[in-house]
Amino acid sequence: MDLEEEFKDVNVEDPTSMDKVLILLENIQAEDDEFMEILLSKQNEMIVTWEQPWYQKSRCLTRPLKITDDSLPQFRTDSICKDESDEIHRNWRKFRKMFNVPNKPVCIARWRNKTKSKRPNAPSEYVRRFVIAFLAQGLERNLYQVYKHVVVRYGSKVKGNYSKYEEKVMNICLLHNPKNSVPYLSTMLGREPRGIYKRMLQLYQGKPPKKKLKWTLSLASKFINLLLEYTGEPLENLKYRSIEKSVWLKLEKDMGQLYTYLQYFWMVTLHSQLFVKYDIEVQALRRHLFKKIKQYPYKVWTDIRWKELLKHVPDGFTHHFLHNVCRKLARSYKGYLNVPLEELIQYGLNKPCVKRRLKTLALNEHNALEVIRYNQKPEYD
DNA sequence: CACTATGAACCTCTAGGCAT
DNA sequence: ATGCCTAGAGGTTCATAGTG
Repeated sequence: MDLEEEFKDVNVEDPTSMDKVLILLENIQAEDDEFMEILLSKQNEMIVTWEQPWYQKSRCLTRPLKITDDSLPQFRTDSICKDESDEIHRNWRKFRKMFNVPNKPVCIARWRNKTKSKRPNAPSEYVRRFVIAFLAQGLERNLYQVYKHVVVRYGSKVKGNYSKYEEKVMNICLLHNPKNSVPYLSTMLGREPRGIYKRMLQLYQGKPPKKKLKWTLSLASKFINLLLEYTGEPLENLKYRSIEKSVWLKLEKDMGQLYTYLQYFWMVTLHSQLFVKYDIEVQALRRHLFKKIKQYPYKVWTDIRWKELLKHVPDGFTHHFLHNVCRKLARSYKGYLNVPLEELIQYGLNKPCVKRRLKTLALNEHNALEVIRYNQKPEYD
């Protein structure tokens, strides 16, 4: 179904525009229902015949697993890496061949139990859980984690900026305001509900005007002084401290800039400039990080756990800074997210770079930021 | 009523992609 | 090719429904 074509001549204000949305939605739901019927017809064959770790025996698919006994074997808790995602996909192939079902994992991803019995052993819940348990085979993950991954991998394939047709459909929903519009839009557009929610809010409330910020010492001084005022903390206490959203909202107002952008500036740039008290050569730091990354079992870029790497650098850095400084270099390599990490690291280590120092800052007696040079160099192991 | 399940919404960190 | 901003992805919390 081509959304762009479907909605080309539709006018948002037209009273029938919502009908068009609902028809599309019904078509999708019919497809999902049909798929579910096929699964239900095979319920009798769906018996767990393989060894399951305790954390895959849970009866709850859509809630995080509560850990009641620490002595039991652990499951992984970091994000699902590429190898695991591939494993899930292999399991899906095995499943659809074994049970002879259409190759439509998206139907599993989209299925929500809105109207049927929520009893865990009600037929539709039973088969849904069985499919996910099947996909979880061989992984050190619980069913909730695998379910979430399936929802994202197969259910929301569309990424990137919203097209005007997508926005048109969102505006139609805003105008007619049907119940559960966000999840329905997510189904129709093949996007994450969280993204839709955010975008709808912006369409409704409007974005704060985007003005170009040129970060200067005086602007950063203004920012840091406001941050000190609103948190009521001395500067040293702000190191690695999580800052309440209410504070960010006040800053957004005073700085006239979206708070998420201010957060970005704080976490990626200013924090490290304020709290790292060494003479840092950026290129040396990057080389050190690449060598450390090599020692981890990461296979691709997205497997890297940046917080983990904080252990190997001087105090004061944020993992956002480390991620940013490494990505700057890595992204110029074609397909950097998916190529074998070894290859990417080799590229990173060999690529010549301009020598730059981390600009370090301190607050002077007039509460203004000034550049300060530290003499001590870090010792990388 | 308590318990356990649900979908929806909210918070935090990483990646996509436009502008330069 | 790089800087900048924001969309996407993962974790967590909220409000509510079915069951015994």
